[in-house]
Amino acid sequence: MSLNLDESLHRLIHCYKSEIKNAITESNLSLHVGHIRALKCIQRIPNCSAQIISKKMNLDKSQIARIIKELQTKGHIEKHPNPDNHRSQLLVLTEQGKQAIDTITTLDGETSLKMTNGLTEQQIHDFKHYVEIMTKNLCA
Amino acid sequence: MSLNLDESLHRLIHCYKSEIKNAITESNLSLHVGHIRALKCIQRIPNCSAQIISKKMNLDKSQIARIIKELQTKGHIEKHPNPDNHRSQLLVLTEQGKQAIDTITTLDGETSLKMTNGLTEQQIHDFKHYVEIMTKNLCA
DNA sequence: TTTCTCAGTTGATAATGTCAATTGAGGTTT
DNA sequence: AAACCTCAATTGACATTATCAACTGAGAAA
Repeated sequence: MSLNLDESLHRLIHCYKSEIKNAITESNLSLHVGHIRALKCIQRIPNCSAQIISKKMNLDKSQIARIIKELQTKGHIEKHPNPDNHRSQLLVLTEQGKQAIDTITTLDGETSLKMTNGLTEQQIHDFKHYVEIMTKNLCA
Repeated sequence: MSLNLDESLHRLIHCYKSEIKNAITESNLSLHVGHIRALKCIQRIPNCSAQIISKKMNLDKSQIARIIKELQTKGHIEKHPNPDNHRSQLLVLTEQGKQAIDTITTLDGETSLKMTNGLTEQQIHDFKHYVEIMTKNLCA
């Protein structure tokens, strides 16, 4: 039986958040976990928009709107008009944003490495696969 | 590489929380995810105290104190003196609390079942094992 | 022109997480 | 006994994250 599976997950996420948060603050990047997640999304997805982030992160669009506004204020991203959709805005990283992402990627890599210590590539791969299956099962 | 592993986890937890939350509200139990986690802790651990929950859930003791107060106000638990430690309080489920836990266990089981659909017992077991390794790696 | 559409925005509020200071009953020291 | 110490629990203040509903407004459709 999958006893306490959920509780284990809660704890893992909690630890991961703390870890990332500490790493970020130590690098003098005044960003939250939410900002980080959004930035990574923007970096990863070409022609990214608020709506896309919202779907990718399973978060309410209002929260995304606020995160984006903050990232824009901080000078990490810019909003460009989308030629294909007048209502949508393309989110683009500024130079500063790219630098931030670089720092984040490094920190994130260290954290991931620390987190997955003792697991083989295959096990990590499987793990990720299981996570995806479970997510699909819930948010179909 | 463990790319986006963290993002997948965030999404999974988010979906899981929504699922449980919906299930709980539909059962007219006005409890939050935090309440649920604490109740399950109290049920699972004999002679449970606030401090123990705090450690098990990796949450700040202040948050636990508030959750416990709410559970007590709602009549789900009682605080009994701990004969072994005058400062600590044993948390005990009331009859009402036991009923709530029963309901929760059912809902939780359904959610877990839905979530792990398509995975074998072995895979679920492995998954949980990986989660534990990663948690230990981070919160050593 | 008027109406409609819909990505994004804003407001209000709830839930969760964090840090620091305080409480207070019982043990320890002098 | 009085002053001091310990430490689980509590409280206060605040930051972060999440949710829901109402609103905007520029262009498409009628």
